[in-house]
This record gives sequence, C-alpha cells and structure tokens, in this order.
Amino acid sequence: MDNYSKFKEITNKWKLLVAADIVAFSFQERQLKVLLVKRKYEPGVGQWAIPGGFVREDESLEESALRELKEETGLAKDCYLEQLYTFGEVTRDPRGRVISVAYMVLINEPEKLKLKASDDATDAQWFSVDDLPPLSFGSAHRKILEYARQRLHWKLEYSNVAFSLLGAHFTLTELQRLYESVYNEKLDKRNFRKKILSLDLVDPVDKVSSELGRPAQLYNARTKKLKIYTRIV
Amino acid sequence: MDNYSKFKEITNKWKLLVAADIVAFSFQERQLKVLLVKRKYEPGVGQWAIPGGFVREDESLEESALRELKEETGLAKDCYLEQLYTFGEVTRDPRGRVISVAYMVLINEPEKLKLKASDDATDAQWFSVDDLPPLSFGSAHRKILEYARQRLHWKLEYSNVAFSLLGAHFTLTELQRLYESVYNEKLDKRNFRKKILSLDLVDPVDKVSSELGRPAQLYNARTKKLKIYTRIV
DNA sequence: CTAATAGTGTCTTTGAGACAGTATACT
DNA sequence: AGTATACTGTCTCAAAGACACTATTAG
Repeated sequence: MDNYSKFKEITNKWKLLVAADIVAFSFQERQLKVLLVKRKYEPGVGQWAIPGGFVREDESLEESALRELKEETGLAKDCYLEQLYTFGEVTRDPRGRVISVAYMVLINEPEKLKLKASDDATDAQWFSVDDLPPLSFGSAHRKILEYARQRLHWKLEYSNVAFSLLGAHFTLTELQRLYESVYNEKLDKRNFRKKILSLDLVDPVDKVSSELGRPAQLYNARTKKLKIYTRIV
Repeated sequence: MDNYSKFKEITNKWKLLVAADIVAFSFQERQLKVLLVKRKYEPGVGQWAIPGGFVREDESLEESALRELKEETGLAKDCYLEQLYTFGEVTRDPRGRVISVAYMVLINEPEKLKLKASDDATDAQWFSVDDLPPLSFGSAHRKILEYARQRLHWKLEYSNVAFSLLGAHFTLTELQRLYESVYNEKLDKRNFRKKILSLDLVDPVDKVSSELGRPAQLYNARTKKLKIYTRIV
C-alpha cells in the first residue's frame, strides 16, 4: 500500500459531517425577521429550525450556505453573506457528530422572494426575532440565533451593512427604525440623522415616499460594499 | 435497512476532514511572536507551518486545538483561546478537501514552555511576526496568520485581552510596548497611561521592576476575564 | 383644523490627541 | 556628571448626547 492510500485509510475514520447553517435576516413591518424552515425529516420532524444542510465534497462553505438558502427561498441574489462561527461540541446533533458552520445572510427585498418547501423542509417562513416558535435542536439553534443577533448589532454600529437589509430607496426614518429594532432601543431622530448624513453614507434621490403624513425624502446607499467605521450609531 | 442506517449510508459519503489550526501568539523581546512547527510528514516535509491537526470524533474543536498545542509546547494552561474563522475552499489542501477551523491562542509566559518535537513535527519555534520563514501550505497559512493578526489588533483596541500576553506583573511601559508592536506604531506615553489607568484595568502591586534606569512600578491585571470596551487605545 | 409624519439647530459634556519637562536609579 | 528609563498635566478640538419646535401632506 503506498503512502497516499495509507493516509487515506487513516484519515477516513476521522472524517466528520460538516453542516452549513444559515441565519437569514430581513427587515419587514418595522421588525427584524429571521427565516425558519419546518423540518421534513428526523430529527425534529415538523419543528421549526434554522435552514442548513451538509457541505458536499465539491463545494465551498459559502457555496453550500447559498445553495441551502436558494433551495428554501428561490433565490437570494447579491445578498450579504458573512460567516459567524463554527460550532463543534461533540453532542450537538442527535444524529451524531456534526460540525456546524453558521452563516448570516441579509436579505434586502424579502417581499420578492417566494418562500417554498424544499428537499429538506415542508415550509419556510419569516419570524419576528422577538417572537420565535419552539426550535428543533433546541438550545443549539437558539444559541446560533443569539450569536447572529449580537453580530448584526455590532455590525450595524460599525459598518454600513444596514443597507443590505433595505431596498434601493429608503427614508431616513426607515433606516432609523431598522437600527432601533436591532438595538432594541429608541434613538434620537436629530442625532441619528446628523450622524448618518455626516458620514456621507447616503445620497438623496429625486423622489419622496408616499405614506401617511408629510412625504419623506428618499435616499439610496452610496455603496453597499462593506465599509467599517469607528462608530456609526 | 432501517432509516437510521440509510441516513448513515447517505451521509457517510459527505463526511469531510476537519482540521483545527492554531495561531499561538506570545510577546517576547519586545516583539509579537508566533509559534510555527517544522512538518514531519507530507505535504511540505521540513517546511514551517502553523500547528494543527485533524479533529477527532470524540473531541470538541477547542479540545482538539488545545491538544495539538499541548503536543507542540508541552502545555498551555489557562491561556486565552478564541476561534478565528473557518476556511473551507475546495482546493485548500493538496491532500484533498479539508475544512480548517482556525484558532488564536495567547501565551502569557512563553519562557516557561518547553517547545518540543511531536508526532507531527520535528521542531517548534517562536518567530517574530514581521520575520516569518517560508510557509508550507503557502498562501493558506499566510492568510490565517494575517487574519489572526488583524483580530488581535482589533481585540487589543476593544478589550483587556492584552493581559493574556503578559505575566502576572508588568510595567505600563511593557504594556505599551505590546500595544505598539501589535499596532505597529508608536503611542504617546502620557495618553496611553492616562487611558489605561482611567479604565481601572490594572492595580499597582508592591514591587518595582529592576531594569536599567529608574525602577518602574509593577502592575497586575485587575482581571484576565475578557471584557469588551468601546475603545481602549 | 386635526392627525400623522418629516425635518431642523444649539448647548453641554466628554474624550482623543498633541505636546515637554522633571524624577529616580545606576555607573 | 552622564545615561537610561519612569513619571506627570494642560490645552484644544471633535464628537456624543440631551433637548423642542416648525413644516408638509391628507382627510
């Protein structure tokens, strides 16, 4: 037996299942929402869970995450994708040892997506982060969600990533509501606008919104490319 | 065949090799150092590389990282351990598909460690981060090191983690040198001390250092437990 | 004119950063 | 005396945060 075959023989028994799990956030009805799917198979049939699946030999972790997401949502084109953390406790998954690489995805126009059943799920739905159903894989998935929320909070403070949760045009009030729902606290309108405008994050567009009350100036993001600042809001 | 066996059969072919790679930092001779090992086996025999190894079925990722480190350094008791990132491009490792979970470890009293050969390495040595030898796994390991340095930089700015790189007692000048070597820039002595002291990060101890020149007050960290601040230095 | 939302400016306080001279120990 | 290092305080400027009224639209 040559060295390589020997190596393979030895290492084969060390191979582990690797899953990519996705926390997909969106901002709808003034609330931060997260995408959950209803599991089709054991363990936890019929329960809600974070979408995810096993990473295949011929795809990268990112490709795997996006593939899973696509299966659930039809598509998520040019959405923001960020690796969160890799969970690898020995007893996480009742099926055996699974390494779970968690990703966060920000969806900017969730209304346009057609949520649908997939190979692994009978249903997919947006839930308000403050009103989640019981989760399959109980504490493990809850931990991932908690971690994702923290990361999102931090990222809003220090980067322009908020725009990845908004459509092409938005009002400053909408932007503020997004911050408020992620921070879970009220912000001062004048200070908020002062800060956003002073950072040159947005440009006014030649349109106004058509809601109740006085129409609001619409803006677009100067860039959706991620930029890190020392502090935003 | 029952469902579970079927599941196993299906998922077995999806199993992947998972490695834990460790970037171990220390602060010696006024410089930030990183631990590298000389590889005993292919690929890259005789070249320097980041220590690491495959994660086994019955150990968590952290346990695996610490085990590898222990094999190289004899021991690393109560050192700071933080997961950095998981690298999973398809073509990373010449041996085939490997998922690499990178960890950062901070060693506080490196002089006390006895570096030694291990099962996987013929040698282990500290290198100044600004003067690294050619690395096995070339760009992949260099990328991990770069990432680790950035993370360490960020962490020094926003937390008290610096103390995990220092011994029980240290002078403020030593602490400043540590910051300077990680930031790669000179800091103002008065502003630095003002900031550190105002944050109540350290307590003076009843000793002075015995170097050349005027003896310096020694301090110890009020706590080594990680605390995140809005900004340190 | 009422309800609903958009938009705007000032003051205070805090912290960052620039900056240079004195003190202590050893030889 | 000379050298090497420790230690200390003030001023300026920018940004954070507290705070309340006017403007525009639809009904």
